Amino acid sequence: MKMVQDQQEIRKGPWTEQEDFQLVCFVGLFGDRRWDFIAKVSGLNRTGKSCRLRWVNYLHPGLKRGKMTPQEERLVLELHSKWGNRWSRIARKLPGRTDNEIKNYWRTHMRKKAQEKKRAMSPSSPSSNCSSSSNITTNEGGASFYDTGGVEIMATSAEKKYINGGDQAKKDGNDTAAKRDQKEYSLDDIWKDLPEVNSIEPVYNGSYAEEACKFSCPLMTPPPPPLTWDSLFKMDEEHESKNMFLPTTPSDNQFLSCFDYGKTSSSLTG
DNA sequence: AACCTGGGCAACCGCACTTTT
DNA sequence: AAAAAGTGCGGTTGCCCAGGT
Repeated sequence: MKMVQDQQEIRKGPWTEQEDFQLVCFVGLFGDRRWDFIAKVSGLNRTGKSCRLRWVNYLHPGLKRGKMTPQEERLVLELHSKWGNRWSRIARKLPGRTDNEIKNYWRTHMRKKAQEKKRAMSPSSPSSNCSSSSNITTNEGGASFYDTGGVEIMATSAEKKYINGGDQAKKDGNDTAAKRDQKEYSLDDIWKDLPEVNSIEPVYNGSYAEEACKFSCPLMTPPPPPLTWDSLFKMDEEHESKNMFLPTTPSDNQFLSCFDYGKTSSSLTG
């Protein structure tokens, strides 16, 4: 019975402004570790995985938006040549970029390169095949189409690209993101619209519970009936006592950095 | 003006790994 | 030590939009 109910309630697909808002609220309260918990208590009918993904790829403060800079492009190429498709690892070296973003970038651009290359050697020039790449990528045998270009080839073409001023950027994600923001809502708006959030205390080390009780998310839909705030915080205390997730210093506190995001993001994106 | 095509991106899926019980 | 739950990662898919025909 319960399972059927749960199945019915799980939402998929694009996130709405309200869902984003709720998620931001609850990540602020509970940290960005316990996704299953957040998914349950937030009233979002999403899976923990979905919440995490949304947070990591879109809502996380400090995320850069817009096109990759030439430096970033070069770094991606270099790191990919070292590590192959270890996107999360590569992403760690590019502050503000997500693994998903880099993965998408690589896929898009490498596909383009592959097409260009195909065209260039269309008659039949086996001498210039991409055998040089076989010792570089990590996933031999399972390479997908965008891994087949060969890193050295990639590097040179990429460098050309930089020299040419980044032709790929003509209608890049910056525009798209900006348009989307206009069309739907701006992430900045979310952060700006969180006065309650901005005013509450950091959630670290046990002081959050009381404050959190005062906090109400304006757009928040009520949590599912069985979960009262009391029970919620009881549940949370259990975890808290084990130091499972809460940041221990203000600098670690995502929520504070979230607060900063509204200010910084505009400078990041221009 | 309508349709087609490709690019870009967000989100989902399945598997692997880690942590907790 | 083993099972269960939670989390992270890489691959893939589907949607939207812009540009071309």
